[in-house]
Amino acid sequence: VAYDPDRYPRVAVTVDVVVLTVRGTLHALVVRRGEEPFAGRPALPGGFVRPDEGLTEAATRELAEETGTTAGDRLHLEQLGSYGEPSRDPRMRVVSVAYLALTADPGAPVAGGDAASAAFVPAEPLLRRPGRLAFDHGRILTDAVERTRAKLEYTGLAAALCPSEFTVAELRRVYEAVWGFPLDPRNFHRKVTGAPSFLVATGATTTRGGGRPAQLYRRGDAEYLDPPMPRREAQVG
Amino acid sequence: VAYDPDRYPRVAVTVDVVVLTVRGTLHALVVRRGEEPFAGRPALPGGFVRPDEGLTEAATRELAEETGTTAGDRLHLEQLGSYGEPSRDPRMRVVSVAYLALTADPGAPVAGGDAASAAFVPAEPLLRRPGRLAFDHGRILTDAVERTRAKLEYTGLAAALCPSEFTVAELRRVYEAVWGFPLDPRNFHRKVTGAPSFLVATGATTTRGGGRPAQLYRRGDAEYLDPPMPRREAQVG
DNA sequence: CCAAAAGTGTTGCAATTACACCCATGG
DNA sequence: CCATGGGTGTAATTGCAACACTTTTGG
Repeated sequence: VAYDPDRYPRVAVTVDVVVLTVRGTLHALVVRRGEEPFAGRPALPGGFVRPDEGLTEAATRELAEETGTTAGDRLHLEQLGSYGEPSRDPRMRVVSVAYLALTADPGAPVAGGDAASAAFVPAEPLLRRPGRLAFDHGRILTDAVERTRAKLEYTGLAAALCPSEFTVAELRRVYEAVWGFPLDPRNFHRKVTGAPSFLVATGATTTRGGGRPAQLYRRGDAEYLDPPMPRREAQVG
Repeated sequence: VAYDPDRYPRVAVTVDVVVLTVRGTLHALVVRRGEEPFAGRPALPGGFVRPDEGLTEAATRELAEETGTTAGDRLHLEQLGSYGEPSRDPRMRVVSVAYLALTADPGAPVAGGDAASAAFVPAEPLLRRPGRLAFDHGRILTDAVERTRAKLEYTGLAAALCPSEFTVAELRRVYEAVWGFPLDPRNFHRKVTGAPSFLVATGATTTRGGGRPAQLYRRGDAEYLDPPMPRREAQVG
């Protein structure tokens, strides 16, 4: 197997990033494409990998360039998978390495860079009609959401979708938004506060949200939630 | 973002395949490299993605070419992830899409193609010293084994490491080999036979292995094992 | 005081562990 | 008839769903 670069086909390698956040419901970041193919259609932010940067590095850069999201503040970034059907881009052979990013709701509209019109839009309609997104981005989004749903079960990832300090109820609303059904607040509370090093109390309390003041927590050291959060619709009582 | 192919760096895209099987203990398929860099060192089978084939297609082809493993017969193949550090291949920029393949022990030594010396070797020593493998293949192998260990918990994947008909004890030995500790045969039996559509009895029995004849099973339709197999060392009684 | 949200106690059900025990074969 | 492995029964335990109940605020 020779490595002479001229003997092998040029393949463009890109990264595409699925950025998810919770804004009442699950939202995904999309940009509007300016050029053909798929001009005017929503797409995932992404771009070419540069010669001297790693894949994760490229994803981080694209995120900053196109959306202003800075990697530092409570952003979770992981590789999702690669998509390389020969026909996925009509112009040339492109293999895309997809990343999944989870972040707390930035509140303000995204301060963009390259793509003027980056915005968080509700994920649900896009999941129903994956064909609305350019290329195979609908499938990538579907895979990203499924990965997120699965990982909430057994990891502390939900905290990445919350501000740095949060209440148990806020954390629960993240689970409810991602999974799409309500959880029992009392059992949820017992579960997450009972798991060792899963949450650490800051000592402070807050009454944002009304009612009795709630303890504020930060994410703990525990990488996994054991036993996992059961992903099952509760009875309505 | 322009797509002019000449404006973007050539990146070679390869697939590398981690083929795992159980031969008493967990074994991985390695080939011996014929040329620099890493000449003479063990490596994962793999090669370039061709212009008109998809990634999974390329993995299937490499598997057949280099190892004679034909995709048809009870082979599980899934994408593992992509590895693209700029320095991972000293000659040029190579992004590798890694695949995980699980197969029943073929028994006979691998009837190879390109790589003369493809062989299953025990995985344990390679996991202890990942640096023995060429490039970053040690890390890829580590990731593949971790993925396999995790997936046995909640899927029917273990059956891919068994012949098409197998006994409950044979299935258990797969779990024990992959996880590296013994399971209680009685509770294991109840669990896998109790899960609906996880296994289907063929009606036939076998006495290979001695003792009372054991029922033969085929893998059922159920994709997931629910509740999962607990991955915890049992008490020794 | 009342509504709303946080948080605790308790009970019954379901799954699991650990092990005693029985079954069917080959030598 | 005994060693070997296959397979079933069962009691103590654990974990959880469901929900009653108490606490603490704002209006």
